[in-house]
Amino acid sequence: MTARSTNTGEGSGAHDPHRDIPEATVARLPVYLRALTSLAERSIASCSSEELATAAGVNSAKLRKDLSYLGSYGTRGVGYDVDYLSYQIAREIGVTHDWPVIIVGIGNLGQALANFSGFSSRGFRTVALLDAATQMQGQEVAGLEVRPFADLARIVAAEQVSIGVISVPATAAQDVADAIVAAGITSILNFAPAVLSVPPGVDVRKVDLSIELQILAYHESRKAAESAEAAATVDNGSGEGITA
Amino acid sequence: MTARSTNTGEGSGAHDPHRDIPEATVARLPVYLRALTSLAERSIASCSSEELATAAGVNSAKLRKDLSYLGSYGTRGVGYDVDYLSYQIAREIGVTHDWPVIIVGIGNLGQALANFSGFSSRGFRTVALLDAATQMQGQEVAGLEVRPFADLARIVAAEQVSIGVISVPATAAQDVADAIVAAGITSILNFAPAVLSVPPGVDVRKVDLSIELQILAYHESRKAAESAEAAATVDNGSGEGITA
DNA sequence: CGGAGTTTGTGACCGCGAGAACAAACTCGC
DNA sequence: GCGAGTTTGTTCTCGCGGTCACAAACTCCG
Repeated sequence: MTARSTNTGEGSGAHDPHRDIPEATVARLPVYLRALTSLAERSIASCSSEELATAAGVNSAKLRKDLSYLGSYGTRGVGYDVDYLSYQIAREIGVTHDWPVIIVGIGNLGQALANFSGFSSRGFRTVALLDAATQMQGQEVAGLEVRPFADLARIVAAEQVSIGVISVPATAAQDVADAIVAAGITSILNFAPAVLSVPPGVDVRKVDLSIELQILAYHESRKAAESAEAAATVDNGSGEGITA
Repeated sequence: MTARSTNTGEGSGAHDPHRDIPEATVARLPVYLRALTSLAERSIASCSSEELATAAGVNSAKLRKDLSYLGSYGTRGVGYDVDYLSYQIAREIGVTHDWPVIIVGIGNLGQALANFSGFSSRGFRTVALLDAATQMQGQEVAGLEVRPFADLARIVAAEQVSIGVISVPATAAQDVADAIVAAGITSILNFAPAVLSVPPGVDVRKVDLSIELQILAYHESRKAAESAEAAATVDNGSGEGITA
């Protein structure tokens, strides 16, 4: 908004320093970052867009276009410097510093999330586990003590938490969402199979395991129907004399 | 293919019996199904597209368009019959019968998935848990004994399993994928942060927890930058908005 | 120093999907 | 039976996103 023409200060070679990155591109940047990390671990210092694209499982043209939104961080005729590009992507995403995260709902899934190493290794630090059930409180999970839900506001304020993970049953999800938004959370990762309504300015991303399976089931059904139909078509020639 | 005009037998009013449903619609059908189930539990027998749309968290026009791909299952001036529509969607997705599922990798996440009630309640039946680690084998998780990886082919064949869940570390994911595809699995839900390459005809859906968090982090960064900018514009002279 | 080869960055095009608006069809009341 | 009101199903339009293709720019080698 509000076309500020005063972009003189920023010395980087970016287009207009981080403005207007398409949502689809944002969703792929972490994939690129992971692919780059994997290359770096194999001591590969530089790579072409083609190599990086196959490592990330996307089209090379798409990758180049995505990266061009961040700026011109490649060298024509050469490729991309792995470390430099990694840093630029990390900076754009905002994972150069750690993000404190709270997890609400320490059931099976919540415990698995708390123990999940992929969170902490990617710039996310779980600062608190909360659960309403008194028998969970005080127990230690993944090196953290489970706290009562009443501590929510204090923890969020003290640790400057802006990201919360909801892994409670669907019936409690909306109440939890309301509470953590009131406490100051502005981004929610929701594992509960429920539609959350939140005030504007709060982002919600939903991960729904059973929906993913149902989508797979749909495609499986079609595969089965298709192969059955193909079989019928083949049979049709040998068994039946007349085609409609 | 092969325009079979003999759709006389089927009494339903579907367009052309299940052909060409857009992928975006397929991804929303499970959401509608869940919303309908929720309505049914509250003994609501019929609903308008507007009501169902808000329950599912989508636009009502989009919902009507989505449902129109399945056929004309509503009544103009009245709305949709909850039970009837539920059945039609379930039939389209293919969850009128149960799907056997195997879970490979019984770590923290795998155990949480095995215990997840949302799977079994939505037409999915976990028939086997597999793990390569010998110390896991024989242990009981969610009422199922953890089996060695060598049993894979026999179980898949015996139970006619076509859907597999991968919850192993990233380094092992591709090997596991190759193995379960070889055993006959044609749909994979992958929780490992790795790009899987599978032969054509095999569907893969990926759920990546740390990517979801990184997407949230990106938006948080922008929010922070934006509010800092707004503060700078308003204050402009008073002082500092945020400490670096 | 110049040409050949290579790789990035971007412009053009196309198709899917979202949303608004409207016609078709059903119910209710008289 | 018929008009008014309501709700579905569909058409139209617009914008985002994916892909192709090519110009710009860099390196290497003679």
